Amino acid sequence: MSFSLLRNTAHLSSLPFPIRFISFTAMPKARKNPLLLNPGSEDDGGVPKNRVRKRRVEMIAKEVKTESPDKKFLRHPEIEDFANKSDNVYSQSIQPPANWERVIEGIRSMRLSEHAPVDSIDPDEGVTSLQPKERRFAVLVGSLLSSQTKGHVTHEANQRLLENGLLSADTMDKAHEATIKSLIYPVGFYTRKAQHLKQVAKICVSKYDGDIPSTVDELLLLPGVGPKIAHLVMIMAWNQVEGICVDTHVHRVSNRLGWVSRPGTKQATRSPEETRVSLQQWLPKEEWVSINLLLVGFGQTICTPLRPRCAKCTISKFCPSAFKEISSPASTSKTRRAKKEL
DNA sequence: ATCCAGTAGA
DNA sequence: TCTACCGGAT
Repeated sequence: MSFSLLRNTAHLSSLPFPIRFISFTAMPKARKNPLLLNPGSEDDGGVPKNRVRKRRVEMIAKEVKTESPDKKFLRHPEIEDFANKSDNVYSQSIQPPANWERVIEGIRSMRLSEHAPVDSIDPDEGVTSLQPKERRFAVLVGSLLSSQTKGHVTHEANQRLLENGLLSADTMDKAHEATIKSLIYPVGFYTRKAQHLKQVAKICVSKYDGDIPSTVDELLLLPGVGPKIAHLVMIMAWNQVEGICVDTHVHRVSNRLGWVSRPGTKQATRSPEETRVSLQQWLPKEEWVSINLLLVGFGQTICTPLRPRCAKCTISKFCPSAFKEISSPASTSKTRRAKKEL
């Protein structure tokens, strides 16, 4: 599941540069996610992280329960078009990397001249006819199916669910897991995803009246939904930009460009979550949505995980990692072990 | 034969 | 932190 976000470049040229202090006032209250920020930094008394996470999940669940139910559905695309851009100027706590605007423009031109697999995905195809509630559920399902799966495979799986009337929380909840499994085959990890879909549908029915959760925290409580999907769904289903959708491409490219680092260091971030937080500290919010498709396509075609095509890359002069990654990938613990056993 | 990709679970 | 998950790409 992805979306056409390459356009919308006009604002770039009008941005103040370098970014200066900008008031907090217009900024929507930043949503702290207790599941993801500083895990284990306090009061976990040596408890393993998964335990900490579970405890926090319970905490949030309690809060969610007590929240008034009608409040949840106030955020709706028709009401709250996410183009309230004037409010979106983000206050920078960290100096943006040098030349980031030129880098983005350079990547954008490369993206326009070379087709990337991600560009052939039209997420709305076939679901635009649905009612808002069903459309949102379809977006959630599509997002769950899409990870580790080619766009057209995801799309066909979604179509089969649609044809069989399973693209609603209610019907999905009643369907057999085996049915779901056979319909979504051959998307990646279909067995797991079938389990997750059924559990998700049940939760949507029992807790959200057949709709989907409308906050990142609540989305994260759904099985199979992690940070990447939660932020994607917030954007696609609710038109709300709560954070950057960071997948492996955004993670890798951001680090190669030197755009992100572990807090207070120059070391590369170690997880997409760390990358998301680091990137959000300086990247203007206007770019939060478009950066995903931009870097995913770039990562698929040029800044590839293995043997990046630095010679073809027009912004290599700005890239601290250009031509530095050599043929053989760093040996993993697995390969080391394999070699040992030989 | 190994890598890839987002999440869960240990 | 590390591995399993599934099948396609490299």
